[in-house]
Amino acid sequence: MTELYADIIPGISHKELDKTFQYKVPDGLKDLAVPGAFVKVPFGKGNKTINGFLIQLSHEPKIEKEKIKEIIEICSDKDLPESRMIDLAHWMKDEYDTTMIRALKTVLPVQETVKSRSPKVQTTVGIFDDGKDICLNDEQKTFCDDVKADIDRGKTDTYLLHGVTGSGKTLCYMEIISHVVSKGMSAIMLIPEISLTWQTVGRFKERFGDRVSIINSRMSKGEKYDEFKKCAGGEVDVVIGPRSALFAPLKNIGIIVIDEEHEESYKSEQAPRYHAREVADYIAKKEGASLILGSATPSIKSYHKAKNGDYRLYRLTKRASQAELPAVFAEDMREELKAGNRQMFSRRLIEALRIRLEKKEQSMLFINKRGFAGFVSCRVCGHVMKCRNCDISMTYHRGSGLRCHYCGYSEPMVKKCPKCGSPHIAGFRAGTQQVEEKLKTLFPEAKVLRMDKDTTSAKDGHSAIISEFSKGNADILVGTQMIVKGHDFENVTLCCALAADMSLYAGDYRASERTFDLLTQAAGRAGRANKPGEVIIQTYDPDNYCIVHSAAHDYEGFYESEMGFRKLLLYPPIWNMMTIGISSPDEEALIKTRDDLINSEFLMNLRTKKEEIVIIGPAKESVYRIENEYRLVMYVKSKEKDILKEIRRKLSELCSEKVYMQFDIDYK
DNA sequence: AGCACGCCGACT
DNA sequence: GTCGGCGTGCTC
Repeated sequence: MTELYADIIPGISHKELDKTFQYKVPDGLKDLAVPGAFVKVPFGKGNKTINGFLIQLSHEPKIEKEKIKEIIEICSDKDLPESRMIDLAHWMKDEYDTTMIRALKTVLPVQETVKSRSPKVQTTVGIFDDGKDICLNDEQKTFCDDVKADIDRGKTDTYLLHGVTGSGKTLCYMEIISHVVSKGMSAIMLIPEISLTWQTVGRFKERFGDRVSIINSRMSKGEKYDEFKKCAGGEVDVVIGPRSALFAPLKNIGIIVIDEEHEESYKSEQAPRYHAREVADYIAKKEGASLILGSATPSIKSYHKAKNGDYRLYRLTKRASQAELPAVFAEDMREELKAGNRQMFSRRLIEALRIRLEKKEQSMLFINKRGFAGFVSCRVCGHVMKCRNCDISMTYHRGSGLRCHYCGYSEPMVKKCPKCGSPHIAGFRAGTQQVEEKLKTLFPEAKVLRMDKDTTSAKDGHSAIISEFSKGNADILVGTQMIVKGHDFENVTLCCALAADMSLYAGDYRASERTFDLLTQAAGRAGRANKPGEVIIQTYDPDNYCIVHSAAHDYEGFYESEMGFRKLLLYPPIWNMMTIGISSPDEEALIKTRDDLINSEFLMNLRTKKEEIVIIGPAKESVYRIENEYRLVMYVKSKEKDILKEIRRKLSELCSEKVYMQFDIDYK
């Protein structure tokens, strides 16, 4: 009988240790040794006990037998890591350039060391509703029937469901998931955290009872672990949650649904910086599952794929609740200024608000960014108050004075200009606070609620404000874009984007896409059922295609214009694009790295291949210094993603302890 | 990452 | 003479 050895990856996240170490499996543990198992092993000269992951078993020692130590313990939990999760981690490691251990930690449910777990909140389960027939309209039926027929034939595909707000996409998902479950398969449905509402949960609980598991990002690791354990144990058919729900260890997955597929929250902010859409695609292909992407404003990427024939496109054009699409007005703020109106509310908006107050209907006003243009400057010399750490203009807040949004540094409001001594120093008033104050002077009788990061930081601030407003305890809700995403209010008939342009000039190629989505969402908020809605878009650029098409409820038109821009500049989905962030607290070291980069033969060669590769930069970030870190940015665009991966590998060799690099590939 | 070994300064 | 600084190097 030959010895059994195991390849173990230590549970320590470091590049140097991102490889396997061979250990001997003691006879007593042989039954438990399976790929994906969680192990304890002695490590290093001190033989410190560390955790690790068992990746592979073998009978050949790779190094001298005497050096191989024994595994101390194998976590016997059979529900733990399966080999498909290790395969997934491996793919993610290559795709998103991270360590195997990081990828494993992302993909595997990690048991918490803490023993005491908060008692599970008992979710009330409704009784199965067998009286009511689920009624689908023609469009919904066509879509559901096609997907179901494919599943029955064992055919898998990716479907893009483009359905206007309120067209009943969720109903379709439920119908298809039911079908999948009835065939003995399981399903994963991803939804953005913000739209994980009580209603959605209730509908699924009602239909699938206890066999649905709801994951949310506020759950502790232990709670998530418990839910995942139920999945592995076959106690659950349907998992609903944010992007991490993709890693639920379900058996026999039949379908993965990504609702609101264009949402940015599907992209991880931490390494591995994966996109749920890409991971879902990989899992679906591996598992033989189908993938449904749903959205009212599909990402340009997905729509492009659908038009190319990579995805199958279905449309839901009818709103379920007879409601008409609201009238949208793009108000030219330059004209307002010409007419002598110097405030941030257009005349149409003031009149519309007045009517709503009279009719006791509700209104929503939003600014695309907190503290927009809240900077303080001297009216005499033009000096702008900037953060001493971050090189960006600080924002004036009542009570807390001047504050930096990047690092949080604050100082009291200045009385005199520090440069020329003039007392004529003031803030430009256009934050949510200023909107609220202005409303109070214009309509003293109106009850105004404000929702932004400041008012929601208190516990439950978010839901408290939402519930106040939905109960009708306020006339006007003012906030950042967070108010227009995912909330439905019966009595809202007016929704206004106060400064639609702000998000148009955010400085990245997706700015228009985001703005179009935001304005479409806003339009979806105004007017339900029998009350017609009105949407006002205040802009300094009313001819911009993004504004024009959103005012016309014309996604297709927007897509065509936007694709023109993407084609011209070779942005995704035309080419792949890699963003390289280079930063250092040591400016000199950073500049040296930049010069090395510019003069490197490798990059110079690449620059000549203009047909395949476009290199932009390296250049200073628009905000060069944040928290005393100096930052450069460089972009590489390429038709082939493998070329980008190769460049990533080459460039990361230029990293040092002083100079950091962060790579992010936007796959087309 | 974390811990050992290792080779030079100030201390009971 | 020893205690201890953290520089370098390895971990099956």
